Amino acid sequence: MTRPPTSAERALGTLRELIMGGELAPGARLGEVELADRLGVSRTPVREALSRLAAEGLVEVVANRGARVATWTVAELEGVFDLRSVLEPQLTAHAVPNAGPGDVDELDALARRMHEVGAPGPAQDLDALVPLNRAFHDRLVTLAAHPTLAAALAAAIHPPIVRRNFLTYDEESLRRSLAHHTEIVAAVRAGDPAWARAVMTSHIANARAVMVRAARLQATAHPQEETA
Amino acid sequence: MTRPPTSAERALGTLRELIMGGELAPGARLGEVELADRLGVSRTPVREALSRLAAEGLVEVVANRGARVATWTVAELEGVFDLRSVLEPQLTAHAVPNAGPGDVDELDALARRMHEVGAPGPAQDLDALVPLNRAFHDRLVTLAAHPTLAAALAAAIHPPIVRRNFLTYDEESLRRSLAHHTEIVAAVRAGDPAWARAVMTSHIANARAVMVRAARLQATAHPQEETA
DNA sequence: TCCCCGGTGATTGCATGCAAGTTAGGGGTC
DNA sequence: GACCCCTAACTTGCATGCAATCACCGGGGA
Repeated sequence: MTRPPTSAERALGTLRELIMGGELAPGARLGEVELADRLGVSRTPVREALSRLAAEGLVEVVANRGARVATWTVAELEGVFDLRSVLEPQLTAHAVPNAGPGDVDELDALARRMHEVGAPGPAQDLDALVPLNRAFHDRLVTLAAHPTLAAALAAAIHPPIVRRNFLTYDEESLRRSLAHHTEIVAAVRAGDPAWARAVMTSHIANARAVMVRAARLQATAHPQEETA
Repeated sequence: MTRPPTSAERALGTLRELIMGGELAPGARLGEVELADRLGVSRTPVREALSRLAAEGLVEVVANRGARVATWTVAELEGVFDLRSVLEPQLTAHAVPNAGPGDVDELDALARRMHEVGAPGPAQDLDALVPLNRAFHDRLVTLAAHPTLAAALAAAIHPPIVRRNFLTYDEESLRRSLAHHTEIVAAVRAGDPAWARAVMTSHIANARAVMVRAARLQATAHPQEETA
């Protein structure tokens, strides 16, 4: 019997989705009464949700001045990728010995589908890549069976960065990214943790280059954007 | 002008210290009214503090059944050291190029004082090692100037593990640990990030072995301890 | 004797009310 | 005309009250 979620939990989840989904832009003000009305609850569970989101780093609270959706600088973005570049290769290496034939097949299927929808041409569908990519990485994290590392990684990715991502990939970087997935499958199939770790390191480095470039462009295009 | 801390912040800090300091043992029940009375505030800031501590992993809340101080298994303890063993060497490597001569001298002084109070004999004072060790590691983290990695590390160490630690070191491991500090200073002075990273990796591995052994002993000695 | 069930006390979850702090705007002064 | 101060509306922070849920415990039945 599943436990009915409390109002605070629903508020937490809803706010997380609103922020991660981009409906609440970075810097947007988060008034307690406004959110309470919007979610149909009182201010108490909203306060609790905001407090926890602040602990997660998704929102920033400035005592007596309310909460805003967290903003991030290019330096912070690079910091997040530094963290991913140590955690995710390690998790991948942990995953290798735990992957059975069925797991390898599933990863392989995901990688192939990503090639299908990601290949340039009329069938290209970049939006479909996002859930596939997430499924691929989540599968590896699950296989690693390492809750502590997984939690640290989840906390790192929280800053809503990976959200609208594949749109910013240039063609060469995208091709590289897809090839990385395929190569990771090969490394896992070969049972070689060091190989898998190395490919994942490259994978993150590639993503880092793409995201940092995009963030720099956006920073110069819209300096000091303040979404009220 | 320093901002006077809010009641919720004080509750958060006090509870953190009580838990990290061991005055609230793992598994201890945390009643809202009891804590509110103890801290001289109402239940609202206590709830907020508990919620944030839960997000940090220091306490566990079971819907409608209140909060308890988080407990950890040996496997989770090992997981935390896995995380430290990727994060802290990386941070140390980052710190090396940022360390000026003054920083090296301070690290050196800390390492020397740890040798003084840690050497076996009548002058040995293991309790004095804890703050010195903390100061040493904190100095390196600060020098790394990498908030994201530092935050991830802080979140990892939270489980109150490092608390009463040096008492569990056997003589050989303690000697190794002190030697590591000295060698890290040498590596930083030499400006060699790879060296510093390698020593820190050994340092964490040594600590991991000590803590895991101690935890295993304690687990067999007091299985299922429930401090009410 | 053991198991199941209903009552009771305590605890959590949430809503609301009040006070302190903050921000915005207008009037006064230089 | 520019600057400063002061007032007012709004927002946050906290306390308190009430309903829902849960753990504990004694009694009845198998």
